[in-house]
Amino acid sequence: MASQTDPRYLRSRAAILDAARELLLEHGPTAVTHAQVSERAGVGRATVYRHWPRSDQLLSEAMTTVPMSFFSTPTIPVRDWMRTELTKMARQLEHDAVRAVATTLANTALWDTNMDARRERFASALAERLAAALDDAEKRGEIALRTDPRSAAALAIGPLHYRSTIEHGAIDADLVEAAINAVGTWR
Amino acid sequence: MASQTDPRYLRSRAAILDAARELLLEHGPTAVTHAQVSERAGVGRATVYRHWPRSDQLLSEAMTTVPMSFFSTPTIPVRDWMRTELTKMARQLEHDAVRAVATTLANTALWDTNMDARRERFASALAERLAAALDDAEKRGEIALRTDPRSAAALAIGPLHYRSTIEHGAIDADLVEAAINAVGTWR
DNA sequence: TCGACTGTGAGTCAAGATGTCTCATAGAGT
DNA sequence: ACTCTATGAGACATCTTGACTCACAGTCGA
Repeated sequence: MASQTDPRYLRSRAAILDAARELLLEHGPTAVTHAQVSERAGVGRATVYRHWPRSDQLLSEAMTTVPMSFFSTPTIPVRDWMRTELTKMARQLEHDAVRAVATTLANTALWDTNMDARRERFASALAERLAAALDDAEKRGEIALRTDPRSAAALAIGPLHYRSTIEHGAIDADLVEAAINAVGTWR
Repeated sequence: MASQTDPRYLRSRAAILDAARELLLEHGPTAVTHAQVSERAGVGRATVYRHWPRSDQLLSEAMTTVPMSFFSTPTIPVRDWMRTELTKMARQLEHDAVRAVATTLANTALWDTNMDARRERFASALAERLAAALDDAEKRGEIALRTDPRSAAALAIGPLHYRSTIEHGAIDADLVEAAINAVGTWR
């Protein structure tokens, strides 16, 4: 229906997504309503309805505008790569916006199939990339894995996630190092 | 105002809390409204307002009716005690209600100071009990800790929490064993 | 520059949710 | 039997929600 290259359309869309992300960050997912978003975005309330008829879709899409670090393609030695990537993830988890997205995703996924699919994609991507890297490292004799490589994500990312979302504490280098050592014995 | 021993008062209170907990479990925290709770509990809408003027207080209190396992007093050897306690926690995390409470707590704590205080108490209790047990185990030479003992909770519970709330997967004995080994080197 | 097109803002409207209040009633304690 | 009080039903004003209309202005092709 809409020419999605129209500058007016794109302007409204961006303003709405920005406002929705800010509201999520500042007041939580329940604050992402058509009325509040339209007021903060400086657009008409009807415009928000035209772009996103349901507010949960808007929330879902606003969450994707927050940058979350996935794992990049592994380098050798894998241990150094893991340290780099987990440190990157630790820095991300220090941002309130990332914590807000992470906890909102985990929570809403329990009742919203759309969010659950997003959670599943995210979890699978992390688990697979880490498993592939560690599989390779084990073949090259760099590490003796302690478990199924598909458990490495839980063992390595779990501690950072817990420290950030449950303990609300800083992730120091020691914790990252311990998380690296948790997946197996490095040579 | 109210005689808090009046059977009518206690009956209403219990029915409301039960209904609120069920709604949280089945449809998430946003479903815990005065209207929906009163209907499910079979009490008048005004009665819910009388007991809990604000719905977030009701949600908060309903969450406490879900049993969540803390760590019991440690036994020796600490390694066996940890295995028992983490397995107990893993079984708890398989229940939808526990997952719902855990993720709702982490999420709402970011914007609700009342929930944040509850999160802090929970996290501190777990971290302190585990740290005390491991401190003792290290003094007795049962383990060489890999990090500050206050990081043990993140290293041991983090993987279970991540597996349950992010990966939505089962926590098998291997993962529990790996989590135990993550905190240090056992003798 | 002109004209057709279309996304937008402001506003209206009905339906539903929300919070407060009143009052008759029935359950509880004496 | 008598008093007290928590309750259910309902009334009520207010706010929210979702859908709709319409004049207007920004955009783009001619």
